[in-house]
Amino acid sequence: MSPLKFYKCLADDTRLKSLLLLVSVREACVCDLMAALELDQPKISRHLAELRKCGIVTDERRGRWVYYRIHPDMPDWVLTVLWETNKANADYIAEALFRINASIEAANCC
Amino acid sequence: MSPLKFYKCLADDTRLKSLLLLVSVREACVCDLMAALELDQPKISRHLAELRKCGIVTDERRGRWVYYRIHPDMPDWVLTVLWETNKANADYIAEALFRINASIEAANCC
DNA sequence: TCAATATATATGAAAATACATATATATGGA
DNA sequence: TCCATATATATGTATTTTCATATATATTGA
Repeated sequence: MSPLKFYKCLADDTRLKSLLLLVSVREACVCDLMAALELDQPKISRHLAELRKCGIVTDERRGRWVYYRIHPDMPDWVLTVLWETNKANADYIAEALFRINASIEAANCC
Repeated sequence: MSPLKFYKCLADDTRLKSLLLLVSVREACVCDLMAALELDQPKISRHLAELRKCGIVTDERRGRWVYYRIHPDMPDWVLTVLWETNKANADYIAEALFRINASIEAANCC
């Protein structure tokens, strides 16, 4: 994972929040992220596709839902960066985290 | 320092390398960075100006040279991110680091 | 079982927006 | 004045967004 490629992935609000949410909740489907970030479906899907292409996340289809999580073999420095960012900027994803937990618990969609 | 703003600063080759070099060598003037990255002066200057506007670096004029360094009151998470990135990706700035050390030692310009 | 339909996600293409570069010019200090 | 650095403008290039549509799975009812 080249550092430049990695940071380009983080340099967008939707992608950064999605990644930090995945760090927090382990896995989420597209509809959870839509609910959390209050964005339309193609936008979420596009940004996740980019993260997938870069290898930062993996996807797994289960029925009609596709679940995303941080790719299991990211190097340590990447995990450290994500974790430190999350820890020090809890407010940045606070509301989104609240909403994604609601969405996951509700299990309306997934 | 908002995480999004920070990562937008890192999402460019010139800026990322400049920051990692500053982490490594403590301070450098524009001409050192020009030598290290083999780029023209306005390009270096413009990217440093952006980093300065974001608050990640400070500049200090000494005579006709302007020296840049990581801003002394960056929060810990920012320093950790830069440091971890540097540690894990030494190859990314290896040649540039070699050249900047030569430039600093030579003190041709500064 | 087999359409018909609904739901979740992905993608193509066009338009909008943001970013980076190049060149020229300006500034500030020795 | 010269040198190191900064900035303005124009232009090119990437990236993001939007809308429409495609695909894959699920469900319902004949």
